Amino acid sequence: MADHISGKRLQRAELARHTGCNLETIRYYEKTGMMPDPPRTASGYRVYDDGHVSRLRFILRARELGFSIEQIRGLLDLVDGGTQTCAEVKERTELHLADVRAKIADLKRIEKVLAETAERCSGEDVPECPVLEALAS
Amino acid sequence: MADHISGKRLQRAELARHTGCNLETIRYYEKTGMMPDPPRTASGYRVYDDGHVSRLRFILRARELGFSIEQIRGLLDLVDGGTQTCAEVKERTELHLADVRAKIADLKRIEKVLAETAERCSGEDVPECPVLEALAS
DNA sequence: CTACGGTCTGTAGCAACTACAGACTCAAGG
DNA sequence: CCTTGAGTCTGTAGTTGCTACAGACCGTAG
Repeated sequence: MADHISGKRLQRAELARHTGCNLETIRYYEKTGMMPDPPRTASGYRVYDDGHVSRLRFILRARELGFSIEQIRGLLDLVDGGTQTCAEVKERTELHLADVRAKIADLKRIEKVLAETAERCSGEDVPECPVLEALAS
Repeated sequence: MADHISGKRLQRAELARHTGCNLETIRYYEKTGMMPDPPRTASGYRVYDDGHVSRLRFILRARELGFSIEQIRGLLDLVDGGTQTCAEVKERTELHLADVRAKIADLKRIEKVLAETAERCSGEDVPECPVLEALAS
């Protein structure tokens, strides 16, 4: 009955399945302090609950959005402290957004050079190649 | 006089300065076989020449264009074998171009989510925040 | 009761560098 | 001739974000 109060208890592999996270990655997140150390059974098995599921999902979403571990740790600290304000979170998000935009700009520059150079290739069975020339120049 | 035949001899720090490459990175490229082991002086100092400068520049350009070490190694193998054809190089370039475009697409998706979510933030001194909600949802 | 899966720990590996520590060498100044 | 300071040598450890073992344990179904 007590089980019903705070929902289902999960083992590590179950948590992994629920979240799509790799098994070992969970342990890694615990080691690095992003996930709390879960309670254990008498024999040492980790026991997870809904809280862990939520937190892991939070982390995975943030990773999907390209936040670094350090950045996520920062967000989690805010949340854990209960002291976060929308302004703070927005600021961090916009900083990260600027990073992402810079990366996009970089990649676009790269794309342009690659596309233009490949375009000039004859694509024939000859050793001369504009790509190699561009790299060697 | 003999020096004039094959140009200036450089020490490691000079090669680094000439190419803008980090000092230690040169050693790393040698260890991984992308740069040839250079000849040494009697006391073991590396001695570089124009050939090393060119090759290192090639590697650095390729890295700037986002080719991985493995991909660069592949290009260098082609060149070293003297068996490369424009067709082969073009094909590899286009494969890499596809990678780059996929990364751009990923980042744009991320950018969109971040921008839209941050846009909805009040930016005020309140704990409720659309970004956190998006991550927790 | 045994077999098979799950879990536990610590550790090593990946990319692509970067940064030491501790020993050596080399050229210039006194 | 000797010292001093800068350069070089080697091997190794750190970085980020995981992933993948090995070898020992645990838990349950047949």
